[in-house]
Amino acid sequence: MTHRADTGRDLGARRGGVPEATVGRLPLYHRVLVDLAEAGVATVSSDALATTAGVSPAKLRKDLSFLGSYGTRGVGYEVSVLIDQIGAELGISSEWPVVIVGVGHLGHALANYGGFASRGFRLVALFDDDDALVGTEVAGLVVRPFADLPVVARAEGVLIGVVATPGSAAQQVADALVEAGVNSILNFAPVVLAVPSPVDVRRVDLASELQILAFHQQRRTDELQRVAP
Amino acid sequence: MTHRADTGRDLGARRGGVPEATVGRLPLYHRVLVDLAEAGVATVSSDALATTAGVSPAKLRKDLSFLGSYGTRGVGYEVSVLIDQIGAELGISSEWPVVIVGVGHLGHALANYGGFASRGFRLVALFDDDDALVGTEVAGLVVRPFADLPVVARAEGVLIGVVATPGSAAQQVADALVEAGVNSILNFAPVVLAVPSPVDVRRVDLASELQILAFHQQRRTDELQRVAP
DNA sequence: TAGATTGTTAATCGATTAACAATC
DNA sequence: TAGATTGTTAATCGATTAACAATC
Repeated sequence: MTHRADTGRDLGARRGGVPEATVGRLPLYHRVLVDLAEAGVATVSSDALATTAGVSPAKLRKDLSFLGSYGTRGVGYEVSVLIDQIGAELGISSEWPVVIVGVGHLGHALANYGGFASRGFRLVALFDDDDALVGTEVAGLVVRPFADLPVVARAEGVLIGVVATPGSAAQQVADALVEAGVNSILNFAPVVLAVPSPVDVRRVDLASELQILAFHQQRRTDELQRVAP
Repeated sequence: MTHRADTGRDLGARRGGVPEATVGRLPLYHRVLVDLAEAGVATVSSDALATTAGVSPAKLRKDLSFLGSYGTRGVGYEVSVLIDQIGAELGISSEWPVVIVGVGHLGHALANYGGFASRGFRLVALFDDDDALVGTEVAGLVVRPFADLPVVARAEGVLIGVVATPGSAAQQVADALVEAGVNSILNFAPVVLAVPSPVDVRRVDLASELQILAFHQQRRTDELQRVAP
């Protein structure tokens, strides 16, 4: 799958070499570190940071080691340094233009999410085909008809799109996003999107999350019943 | 693997034996299968099902094998049988009472999510401390003051709660949920919750999802630049 | 029987963990 | 120096994949 070329591209291989599981946790570390910085904490040990983030200290140190050696033995990590390094790895310095399609309650909630700018994103447009919504202002942006998507996406160079429509509309929205050059899709609609090969979709589904929680809850309840019936 | 074993111990062990990665994908399979059933499909091969769900056929068959042998060699799986078996594994037959705390746009969107009943959940109460919201009806439920949580949670036996408040309120909401006997928390607030040891928290964070997408997008863009500059 | 597809095995790959030497 | 904590190693554990015998 991933090619580990031991030829020439060592830096690329090193960066590309950050494991997927680690990538998935970097935003979490970043968030916790920013909170610490805002609380006035300047230095933190792997133990303290790990506890706050809810991971083991060994895992945290391993994860951070893929970015380089930014700690001081016997002391810990400088919070601001870690924030910068993780931010750099995640590309927070750049500013990704993002569009949201679907301005129901969910789209509204996402648009009003405050953290876009500080995390490397710029919300450039909201689309919906409901006449009652088009033209209204949400989160400082005027809602546009969905038909405007291609022009806006091309003009702004949008590569990341969020689908917040009902499930029934999601696939055709995804098709249009792909057609408009969007390569990464965050899908909140409860359907599995079919997209061509280079396009990356992440799915966030309330029901799935609840079902996973319920599965574990069931296990724990069973466990208790068996131990103390 | 063997069928449902004979001793209570063994049943527990068998259930406990479904790997975490598989548990995470069962809701996805369930969703796809229900869609197939609604489209009138009666039988499906691992190849077809895997393609629709976006996983490899080998992985799908391995996942299903942890539940038992419910396919027919040379033929495939009966859609209805798989739906039942996965549903049973996920505990969809039972009906988990769920509460949502925070009835802003996000809470609104979650409350109006239609799939609760069909997936083994029953939304029993919505809480918010905004005077403009308390007493109003959302998704067929009257929004209650947050102070009512303990009584309602205990009365209904609520073990699963959803946090859809701003980050600033999330920790104290979580504390109250735990205090009220809630053991599983789905957290949409952009903070890392601290909870005592038996409590399970799943965090859904827009920024994290976008950052992971952006990381991969960056990689692919770099890749293209290197190949065709 | 011939073709198709499952269920399972064994190999590989990737992630986690514990432990500790390096070093502040 | 003594105590603390990182960065890294090696062992373990879990997940994925390819392949194919079993069998419909």
